[in-house]
Amino acid sequence: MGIRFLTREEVRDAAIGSLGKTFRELKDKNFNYNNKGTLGQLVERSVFKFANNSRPEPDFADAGIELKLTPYKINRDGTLSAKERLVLCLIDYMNEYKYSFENSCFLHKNKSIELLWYLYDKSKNKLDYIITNEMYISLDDKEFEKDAEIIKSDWTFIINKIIDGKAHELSESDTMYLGACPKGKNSSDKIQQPFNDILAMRRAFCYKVSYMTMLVRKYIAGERIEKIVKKPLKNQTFEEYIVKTVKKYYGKSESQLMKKLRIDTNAKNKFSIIFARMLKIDGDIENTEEFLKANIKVKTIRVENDGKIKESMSFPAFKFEDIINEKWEESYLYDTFENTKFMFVVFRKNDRDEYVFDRVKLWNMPEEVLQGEIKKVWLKTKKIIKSGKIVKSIKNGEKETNFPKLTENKYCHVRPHAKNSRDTYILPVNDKLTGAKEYTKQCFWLNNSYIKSIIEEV
DNA sequence: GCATGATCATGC
DNA sequence: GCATGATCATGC
Repeated sequence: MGIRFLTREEVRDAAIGSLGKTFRELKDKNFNYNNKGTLGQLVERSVFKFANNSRPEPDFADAGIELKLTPYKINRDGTLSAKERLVLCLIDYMNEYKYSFENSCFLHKNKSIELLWYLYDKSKNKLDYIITNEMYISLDDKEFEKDAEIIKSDWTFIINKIIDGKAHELSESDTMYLGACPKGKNSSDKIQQPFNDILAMRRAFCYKVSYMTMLVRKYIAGERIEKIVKKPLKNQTFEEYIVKTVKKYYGKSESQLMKKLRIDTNAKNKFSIIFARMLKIDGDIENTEEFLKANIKVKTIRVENDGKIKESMSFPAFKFEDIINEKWEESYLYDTFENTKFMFVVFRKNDRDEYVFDRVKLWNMPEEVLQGEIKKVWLKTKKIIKSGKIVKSIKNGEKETNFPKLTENKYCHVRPHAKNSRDTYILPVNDKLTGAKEYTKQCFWLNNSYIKSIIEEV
């Protein structure tokens, strides 16, 4: 125990005093930092003179302020991103549901956060990282009023899942800004939940990495970014707000919409432009504040006369080497579905062969699908690459592979995704049948039939 | 008509 | 030149 700062001003003065300094410069001589402790502990001890704690009280109990330290990085293209999600506090499945949001443990500890940002740099010793920015995030402040509404609805969503006995089905992508992130040693580190005997993965409340990245871009890089929601949401969710706003365009054909919204383009992404314009956004819809903070990707889906969807949905091609070197929880595929929401913008073909705006739907992959069937497909793919048994047979010069096929799995499959068949990635193990050292780029695809079932859900 | 392999189009 | 989102082509 040391000095306890009493006021917001004193906390801020100490925080500002640390700006521009490295952790090495800040380190208290008497603090034995053995490189194992966290940088957060170093700052608590050396800048704020108190021992770290994991009590339910905020760090500065008198001022009601929680102290956090978090990294950001400079990307190859010069833009900035948060490096990590901000972990706030463990979710106490057995108790948190007993409270209202206003009285929740989450809010009690995290209503006001004094946030220190340091610049991460892979090439440096971590003691040489520099604290560059200070930020005060208070959900009571006008500045964070709209975020606070969304955070409240996120918290409510998580709590309702616990009350429904579905804590084991929580996923970080369930929510917009406030996530329930994995917080155990691994996915088998599980604990009790109140309304179901199935054990659930340990999870913590966090601000998602997309939310943190948006804070970096807005407050550190000073970017100007369009906002969709201009007035308080009141008791609507973000999705309800979107649906309410675009609903008046349901049933309109592509040409009607383009005329009404004064769009004149033949670009392939015209459906995406149409959707943005419905929400009164001029630029790229994925570059709006809300879509960035919640990491929402727009996918336009075209439904045929007979209700079927012609095409499955592709994702970036994977490197064969990456797959065999990654663990499931570290894989690109897991990360994509655990952390991305999708805004499906559905167009349906009518009798006159025109695509008519049908509906929008916000979706994220259910945790049990991700940890079940999707993981299976990924593991099978990994096994095939590792054993070099990629090509199954060659007929008329066309190769058939052993990769998981559309018909094999209800949710996803593996197929080529390349410029042409000569567009390849290196194989870590040569192909047994052909001796090939490289193979046509492939990716994971979501089955068209699965997409169909998603957009048919009410 | 569908599954699977193959490829196109756009933007950076 | 390549990554990414999207779509085509062929054989069963």
